[in-house]
Amino acid sequence: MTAPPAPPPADAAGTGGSTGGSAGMGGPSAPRPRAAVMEDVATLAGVSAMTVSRVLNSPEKVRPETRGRVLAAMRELDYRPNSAARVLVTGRSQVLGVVSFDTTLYGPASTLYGIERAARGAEHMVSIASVSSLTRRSIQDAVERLRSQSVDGIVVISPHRSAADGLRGLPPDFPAVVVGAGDDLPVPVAAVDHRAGAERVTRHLLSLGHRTVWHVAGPIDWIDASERVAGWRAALEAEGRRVPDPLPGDWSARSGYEQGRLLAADPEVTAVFAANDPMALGLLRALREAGRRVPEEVSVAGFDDVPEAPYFAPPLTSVRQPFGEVGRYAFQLLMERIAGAEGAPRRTVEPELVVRESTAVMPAR
Amino acid sequence: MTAPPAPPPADAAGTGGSTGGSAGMGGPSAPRPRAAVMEDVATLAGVSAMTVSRVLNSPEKVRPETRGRVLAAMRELDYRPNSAARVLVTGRSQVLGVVSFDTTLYGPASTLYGIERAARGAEHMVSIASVSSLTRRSIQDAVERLRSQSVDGIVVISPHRSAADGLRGLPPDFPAVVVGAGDDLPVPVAAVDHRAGAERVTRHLLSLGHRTVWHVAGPIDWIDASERVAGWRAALEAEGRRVPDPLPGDWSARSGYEQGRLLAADPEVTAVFAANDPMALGLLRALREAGRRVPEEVSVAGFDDVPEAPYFAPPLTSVRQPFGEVGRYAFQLLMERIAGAEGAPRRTVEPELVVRESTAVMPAR
DNA sequence: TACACCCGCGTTAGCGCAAACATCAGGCCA
DNA sequence: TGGCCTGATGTTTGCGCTAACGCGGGTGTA
Repeated sequence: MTAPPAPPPADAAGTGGSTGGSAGMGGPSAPRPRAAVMEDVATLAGVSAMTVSRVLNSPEKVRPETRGRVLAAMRELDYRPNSAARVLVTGRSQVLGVVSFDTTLYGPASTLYGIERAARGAEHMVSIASVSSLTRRSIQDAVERLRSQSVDGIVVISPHRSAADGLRGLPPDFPAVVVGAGDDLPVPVAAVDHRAGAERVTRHLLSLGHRTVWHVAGPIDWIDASERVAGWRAALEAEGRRVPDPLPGDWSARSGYEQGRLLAADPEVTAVFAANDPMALGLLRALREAGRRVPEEVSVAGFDDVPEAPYFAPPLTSVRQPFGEVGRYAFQLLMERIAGAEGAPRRTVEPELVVRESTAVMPAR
Repeated sequence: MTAPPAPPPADAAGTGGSTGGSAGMGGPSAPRPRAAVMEDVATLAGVSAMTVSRVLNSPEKVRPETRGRVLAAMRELDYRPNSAARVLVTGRSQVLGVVSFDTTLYGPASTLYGIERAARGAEHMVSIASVSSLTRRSIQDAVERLRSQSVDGIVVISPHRSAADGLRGLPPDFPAVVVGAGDDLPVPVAAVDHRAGAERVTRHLLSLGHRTVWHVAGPIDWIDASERVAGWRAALEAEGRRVPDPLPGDWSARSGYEQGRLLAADPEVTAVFAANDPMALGLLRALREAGRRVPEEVSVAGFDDVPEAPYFAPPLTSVRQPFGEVGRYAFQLLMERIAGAEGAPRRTVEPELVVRESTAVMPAR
């Protein structure tokens, strides 16, 4: 407001360039000596800015001695490249976006973790955009937010039908991959073979003598859920067994518990396959409360093999999903896509049946 | 300066500006009409680029009619602002970094989710940098990676002593907040009051008549773990009870199981407080295997209140942590810090004891 | 009518970096 | 000796955007 006491502000603000780090002419309150930029490093090292840039991007093109001087100058000034400027000129941000539903769930969280680890190894960062509802609209929003941050590509983890629709709005050459979605999409897919896993666990139960296997499914609009239903059904039909109606769940232990109360009341039920471990946990509790012993009277199996599964009561037979691998695959596919690869390959990994104590031979009548 | 050697290579490459979207003069292979930039929008709307910028950043300074034309032009060209250019000139990226240990664990994952939701509401994005080991070095690396991406600020979730050290390298004015760390740091902290939670659950067990309470702790170098130990100890000492040595765990169900086998062998043990729910689950299994009934013979309580806790066998008494709220607080603190707030406030939220069936009165001898 | 003022918009000047070209020295071969 | 390549470095330019200021015309006040 008042007249600035400084007589001639001079060109302290500098015409840019070579002012160097020495900002203070004894100014009364100029505490922060603004971060060093490439030009500062160049000046200190006695080279041009372009050489500094080369040291960063293609060191082999700079004579070792010069390179050494530049690196020393960088260290001295604590220089850190400005990524925004780099992105502006190269068009590449080295940042990937991940769209996911609830990153609190074990599956998505593990996949995200796998992606992040793979990305870290390749000098990329990961930005997240979670969606609170699985609608085409919210997925599109999330994709949009990531795009506006100029990510180089996007991984969509929500293994949900809406994910597909949400991606249709993307320009066809925008790099995107999906984790776990169906194959009706023009983008690469990294997925666990849910169908094979479900078949495997169902066959395991049948091999123990059970006449058929009941199924507590995930939400039908989740692709994982419907594929697990398909695998379970296929295994039953291959053996000519009765296929009970699958009971709908929502992945939560609570829904497993609620369906479990119904199943517990039916003496026909001797084997149940839950589409994930929390629902299996709910099932176990419902059966226990109803006085039906597991595995003596009823066998229960889950899917995911969460780290806690061995400590359930009883320890849970489950299907282990190699989430880390899926994340790695997703990352690889995305990088190939960014590098210009065409087509929509599908990379599948096999889950593994882990037999524990919650499944046993069919009780004699 | 020098005469450009090129005769006139035409202006196919464009002198920038007003070429508009119509890139093709019938070129043989020009499929993609490069994304629209501000100038294109300006031309189409018949205004200057600056006005377009204003429509984006301070719409109230543009006459509604003009604004309408500009918005229409944006829509027509599917214009999306280039964030890199904006960041370059403003110095603000609207991106926050989150450093976390294992985003697969329920606590960190939930906190991250809370932060992300809060950030989304404020038009910010979140980038993650997970660390695979909790050393000063790896934390510094993670912070460095985020900084090089020009995030506006950083939230460190690893509630670990090393997090503190990892932050000391930061320039003092770089916005950072910590979730859950001790108060010996010059940065704001958002935290659950672990000590109060542990006291509460311990008092609950004492009030049921137990002479004392055993404790399976988390890794001692985790701040959460040591605060829970402190709360448990304080509650026992306040009542003049014997304070058994805490048993070290590593948060995993397995470690809970292993300590549980030791505890189960000691008939003195009638009440155990585990520092998190997975360890409590392991405990439950160990006690069950040893034939000690819960809660009739031994009471067990956990911490976290994971969604599955009500379905354990038996349903677990636990301490619910309001992770979402912590995430929100962390975000708020960070935004205040970015806005220039000084000091290192500490915002604490109270956890809540949830009593279920795993705790009961001390058995009569 | 005169002057100050504000509103709405345009102009100019970079932000920090790398692509594309320019330059320059030295070595090689004829 | 000259021409030409090769390797190391410098110069110019512009990526897309916004801060800062400039400018014209309308409104308010005297």
